[in-house]
Amino acid sequence: MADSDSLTQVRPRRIGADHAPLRDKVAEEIRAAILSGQFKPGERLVEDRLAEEFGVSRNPVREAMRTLASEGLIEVTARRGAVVASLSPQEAEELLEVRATLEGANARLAARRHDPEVLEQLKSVLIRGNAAIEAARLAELSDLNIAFHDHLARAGRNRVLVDLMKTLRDRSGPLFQGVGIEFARESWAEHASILRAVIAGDPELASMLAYRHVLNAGARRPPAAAEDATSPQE
Amino acid sequence: MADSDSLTQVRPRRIGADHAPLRDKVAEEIRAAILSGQFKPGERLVEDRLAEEFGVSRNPVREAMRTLASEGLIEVTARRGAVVASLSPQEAEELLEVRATLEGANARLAARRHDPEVLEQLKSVLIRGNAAIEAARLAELSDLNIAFHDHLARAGRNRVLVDLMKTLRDRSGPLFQGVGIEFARESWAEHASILRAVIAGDPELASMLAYRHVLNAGARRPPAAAEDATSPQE
DNA sequence: TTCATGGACATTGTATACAGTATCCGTTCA
DNA sequence: TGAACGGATACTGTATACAATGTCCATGAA
Repeated sequence: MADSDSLTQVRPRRIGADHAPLRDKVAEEIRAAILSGQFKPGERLVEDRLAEEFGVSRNPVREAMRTLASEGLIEVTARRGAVVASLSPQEAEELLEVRATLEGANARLAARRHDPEVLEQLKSVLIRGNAAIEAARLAELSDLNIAFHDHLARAGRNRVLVDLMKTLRDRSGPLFQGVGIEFARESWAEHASILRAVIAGDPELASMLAYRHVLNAGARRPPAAAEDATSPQE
Repeated sequence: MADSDSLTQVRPRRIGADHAPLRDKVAEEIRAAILSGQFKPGERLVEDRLAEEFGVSRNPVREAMRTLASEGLIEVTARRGAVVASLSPQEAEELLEVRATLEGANARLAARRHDPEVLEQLKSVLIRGNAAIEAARLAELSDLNIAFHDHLARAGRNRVLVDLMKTLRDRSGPLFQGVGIEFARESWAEHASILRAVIAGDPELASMLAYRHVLNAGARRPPAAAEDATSPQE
């Protein structure tokens, strides 16, 4: 594919460097499809179909699946293929506990490091979030929520922690989905508290607040509805 | 390979089911080789060579590498291949912090759950460990150390946490390598304290002790010696 | 009717082949 | 001497082919 005009367009043969291997793009696409809910929990992931859909051979697809399996986004059974992982209530609770712990640890670190620049950015995000709530712009708030957590993660300056939190967040499923404005308000207020504790340089308080923030957010969501899609999907 | 007597030995064609896919065996072997130090940090992992060594084609090897990359045991650069991951001092410290946090969280859970059966097992391991120390049987103590952490992990009853701790422990490199008896004694004494706190049902104390136990163990080791094997290996 | 049998079909597992890109090294020219 | 060029070589990326296994359904006997 994409060799349509390889004769007319000469172009100095731009040496590789920029195109990522197909396996990575494929992994990215499948991941996005799972996170967006386009691929539903329990749904089978058939290599041939995915390969055709993405216009590649099965090899990059298979490699992408190993990555996704390690991330916990899909479940692979030998010789029987892969399905989109579905969270049991048990596992959802376990995940939440771990995520809360890690977010807490990160907030603790952030409070200790106390990087003024990052704190300014966090303040800015917080203010914009307040405005978004007043105007009931929930979509924007969702972006700002991600921004807040990203900045806070950076403030902790622990890359291992950041990567782990990201993976676990993905596994936890869609974060903000049809939650009401009152939820958004509460959740955002918690952000403010966390930031205050970080700015005040109180690691234990910041940690505790971040921990509870995650648990609260989890509790406010419907109980994950571990709806196995054992019945046909299309 | 292994087709030596495929004509004499008839055998009812034992239906698959028991042999795991080659990719999994290969992943296991490479992982073991890395953890045992047989493959050293910075060493290149060439697909062809590994394939030949294991007597398989490159495909299973490549898939195994995706898994190992997700686990952080190898580092893959597009179009330039994979090398055994080498910990920078920075990353080693980050890992230690996260591991300590998770072990702490697990100890907290264990103290809350308070499962008498598991606690009995832990006590038993502890006692055997004491005996091993008295007799200066360090090899046995190493096994007992693993057993202690495994039982404790089980006591927390959080599978997500357990898996994560295992992965991070692997990434941290060889645990007990040429540490002296005095280290073993200190470390084992810390186990006793942790277990006491768990049995006493004191989650916060147990958490704190487990957290410090990991940091201490890390501090007592040589600073990870991030020796890149940029020079030829064989 | 119900359960076992068997074979067609769908899908995963593995090997092989080839294409594309990096790397190394000798050559040439300034 | 040293730096640019160019080609051989080693390796990764991707596609295709085939083997092995699981799944499903039709068939037939109890």
